[in-house]
Amino acid sequence: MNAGDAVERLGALAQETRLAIYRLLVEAGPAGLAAGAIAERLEVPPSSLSFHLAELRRAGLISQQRESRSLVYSADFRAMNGLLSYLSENCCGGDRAACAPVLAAPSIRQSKGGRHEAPARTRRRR
Amino acid sequence: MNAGDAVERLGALAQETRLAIYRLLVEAGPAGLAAGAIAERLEVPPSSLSFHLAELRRAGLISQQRESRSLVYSADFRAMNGLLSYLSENCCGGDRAACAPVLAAPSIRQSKGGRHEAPARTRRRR
DNA sequence: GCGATGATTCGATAATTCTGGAAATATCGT
DNA sequence: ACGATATTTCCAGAATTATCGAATCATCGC
Repeated sequence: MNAGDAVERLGALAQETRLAIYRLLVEAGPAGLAAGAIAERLEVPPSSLSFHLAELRRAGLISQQRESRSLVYSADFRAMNGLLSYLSENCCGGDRAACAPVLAAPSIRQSKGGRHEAPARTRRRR
Repeated sequence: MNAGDAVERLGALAQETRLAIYRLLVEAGPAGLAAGAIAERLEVPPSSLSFHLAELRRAGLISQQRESRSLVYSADFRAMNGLLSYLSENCCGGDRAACAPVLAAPSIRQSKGGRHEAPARTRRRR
């Protein structure tokens, strides 16, 4: 992974609606979720949702697959892991001892957490 | 960690110069790096560098500490780990079996990788 | 082929973010 | 207190990004 790709992926996730979409897809797992299902859960207008899905796709974070009339989206876990690795690459100059506290906290963790919230809708910034 | 914080952190990293700064600080480890040292390595004009450092700090990804005339910055590994956890939270609905391929790739990895490149300077977008 | 359903593209508008020079601030050594 | 060094703040211009209605495209069932 190079810096450019990483920036693109981070940028794709750095938006409330898109992060919610992505997390929904991470939760859904390999089976994925149809655009309609996402729209319903997140209450995002179709054109906006489409815009954000395209953005996530452009970044390579999710993939699309037609299923009859529906377009089913699913998280690309490879891409995410690549990003996570990139972020911690060469951590502490490779000095494992200095890095102890960092490595202590596992990055992939199953949470028992609650439902997803829809991102605050039609909220204007600032 | 909540969605808002995650978006802020991701947004802070979703910029070429800032990502380069952050990676430099990750590599530097707890000792950190002075603003001047960062500027020199990345060849970013002082005012721009300051802007980006402030952004990373606002997001809680790095911390600042005065050391005589220098301001020394260092990565906050707690914040990063929190973010990583958030991103993979409730992965595959908590079904470990479905998640096998995801968990297979460790997220924190020591790379033997080469030097950091400075972000393409004064490059205008599009 | 038609109407209905599911979703994307287009386009205009509005808001945010990045950039870097010049001026201001902080600290040090003398 | 002064000059030098290290960095930040202020500012305005330039570029990017988000929003969502209306129009369009794709697929299905009949």
